[in-house]
Amino acid sequence: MVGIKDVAKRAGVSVSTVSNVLNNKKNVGEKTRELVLKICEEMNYCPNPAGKSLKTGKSNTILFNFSDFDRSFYLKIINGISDYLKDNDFDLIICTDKSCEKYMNSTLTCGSIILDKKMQDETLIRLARENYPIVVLDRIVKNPYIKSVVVNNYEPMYELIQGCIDRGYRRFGFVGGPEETADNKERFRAFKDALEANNLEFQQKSYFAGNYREKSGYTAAKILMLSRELPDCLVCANDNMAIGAMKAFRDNGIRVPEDIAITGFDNCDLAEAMGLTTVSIPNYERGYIAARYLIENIRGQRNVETFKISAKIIWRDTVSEKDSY
Amino acid sequence: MVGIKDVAKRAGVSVSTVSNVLNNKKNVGEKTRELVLKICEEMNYCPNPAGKSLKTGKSNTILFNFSDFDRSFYLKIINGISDYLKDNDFDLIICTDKSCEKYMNSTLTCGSIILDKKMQDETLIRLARENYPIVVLDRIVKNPYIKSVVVNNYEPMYELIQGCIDRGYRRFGFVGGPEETADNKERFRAFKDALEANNLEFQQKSYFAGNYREKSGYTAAKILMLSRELPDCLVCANDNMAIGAMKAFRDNGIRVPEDIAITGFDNCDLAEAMGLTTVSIPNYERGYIAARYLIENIRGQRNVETFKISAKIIWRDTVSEKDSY
DNA sequence: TTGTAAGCGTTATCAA
DNA sequence: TTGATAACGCTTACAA
Repeated sequence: MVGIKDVAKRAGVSVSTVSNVLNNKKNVGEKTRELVLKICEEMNYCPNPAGKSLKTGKSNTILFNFSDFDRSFYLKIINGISDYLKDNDFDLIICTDKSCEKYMNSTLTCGSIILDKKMQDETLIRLARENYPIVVLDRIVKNPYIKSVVVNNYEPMYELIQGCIDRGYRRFGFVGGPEETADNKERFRAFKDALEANNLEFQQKSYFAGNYREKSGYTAAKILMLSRELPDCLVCANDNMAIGAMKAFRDNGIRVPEDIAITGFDNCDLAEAMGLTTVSIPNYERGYIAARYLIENIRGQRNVETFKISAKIIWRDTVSEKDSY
Repeated sequence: MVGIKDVAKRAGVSVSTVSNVLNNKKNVGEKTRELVLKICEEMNYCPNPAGKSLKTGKSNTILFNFSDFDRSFYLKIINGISDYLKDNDFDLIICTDKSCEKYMNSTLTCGSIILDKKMQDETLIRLARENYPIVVLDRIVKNPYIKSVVVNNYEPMYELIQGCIDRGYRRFGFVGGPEETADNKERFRAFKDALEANNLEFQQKSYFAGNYREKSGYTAAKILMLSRELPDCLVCANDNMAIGAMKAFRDNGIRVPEDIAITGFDNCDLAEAMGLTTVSIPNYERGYIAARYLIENIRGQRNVETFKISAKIIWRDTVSEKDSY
């Protein structure tokens, strides 16, 4: 590995001159600058970020942390983050692990975007600081250095359920995600509120606890089929589980939506192909906006008010007019 | 940010003692060890990797580099990599950008896995070195420090085409991916060879250059529909483009497979839902194996022979018996 | 315009 | 069993 010393030696100048050239300081002669740049090019010199960040206490690298590989729309979020950062000359590193803490707690990165339920609020609050803002995508955290950018789950879920009721559905089942996640809580709350507002009863036995993965939706549907009577409409806290449920019903000769309607949440690629009624979340924009707020906070334009991204319902084939049968 | 000095001061010991404790050296008394550990815990001390890697010239962090956010199976590859590394006490950072070079060229990482056509062979050859092995997933590079783990495209593509011919298809079209990628070249070569072996002619006008994205498949199909006669069977170099083509045909009242058969490559989630005949690549395993070889090379067990992952054909509804119409 | 030297947070060497 | 100190690659006063 070639270091700044090697470049300096070959160019016949001091290391500080090389450093000055590379950092665009103006206290260096034109000829020297050109020479140094030429040598850097020749030797493929690439400054070691370890030395740099250690000395300056700064960096222009953002960390993104996630860990759920089953949620394919995460790539879209990353895409949005990546595009914004590229346009603003920040670098991105992604960490899928607890190990990200060491990058957050050092000067190697200057801010983080978090989408990982394994990352605890308490840890975030400890790590966020002046000059190290954090944006969280999967919960709301109140802290002077933490901004939350979250999906507005309540309104579209409420509206979705109201829409189902308007179409004639009365007996509802719910397949939930991990109970501790803010998204799942909010989606379930909207679901219950909508039923209540319509004087419809919801029994706890119609709640199935899943984990946002397809398999758990499949299992929930299997269990459901063992019970005496199927609900009219099975509301799932995300698309993966809704798709799992659809497959279970299909495998057992139960027709959707004739025998049971199904709704999801996310509008993943598969939802479109399978005709699933769901709620569409603009994920690319979600990443882009998160990155934008993070950079603004890094630049001192402090703003940690919670930002809500609006989602919209997409009616497809898995819900229809109940009366029509 | 709390550093080793702060811990040392609070514990009333020297920094070297703290370092010795944290690195499990045995030259430290039991009582001191416990005290230091307790203080580290209390202060949430987390060693700065910059300082560490600068001093030791080592690290146990692997870098993964990719950049195509449209290929959702990349998450599965990452999942495989992540799982293997976790089991072997290595950390993972992911980079989507040219900036990864600075992490590869420093001591912050100790090896890389590459899946990014923007990364040039020449760069890889420069960066790979003794103690810095690289595994490439999207091409074959011959170098003492670079191992290629690639999908065996040729055999399944050849077999797929032969299968289509056996089912009665004769006039083929091909939608290719980026021309410079090894995958695309190999898939097209197998396609042509299979036709030739059956004395079937392939005209260059039936080749459509895409970019592995859905939209380019859609466009290719639109162009195709302008021509006098449609092929029997449209072979696409990946699923995304095949799905794009299916949508274009569907939007224009052309039936699949009655009017035209379609094949893809990848077996992405959507392929199953849409009934696309395709070639399934075990992506989780691909990542897992890549990580395994990388770690083995890092541990000195040098092995840079190209590893081929076998893929298998999945016949679904988009191809059927041509005779049956 | 250029060079010297200190220091960022670590670990390794060596002396106590 | 401990601690003082040099060194890793870099930037930044400050001196020349």
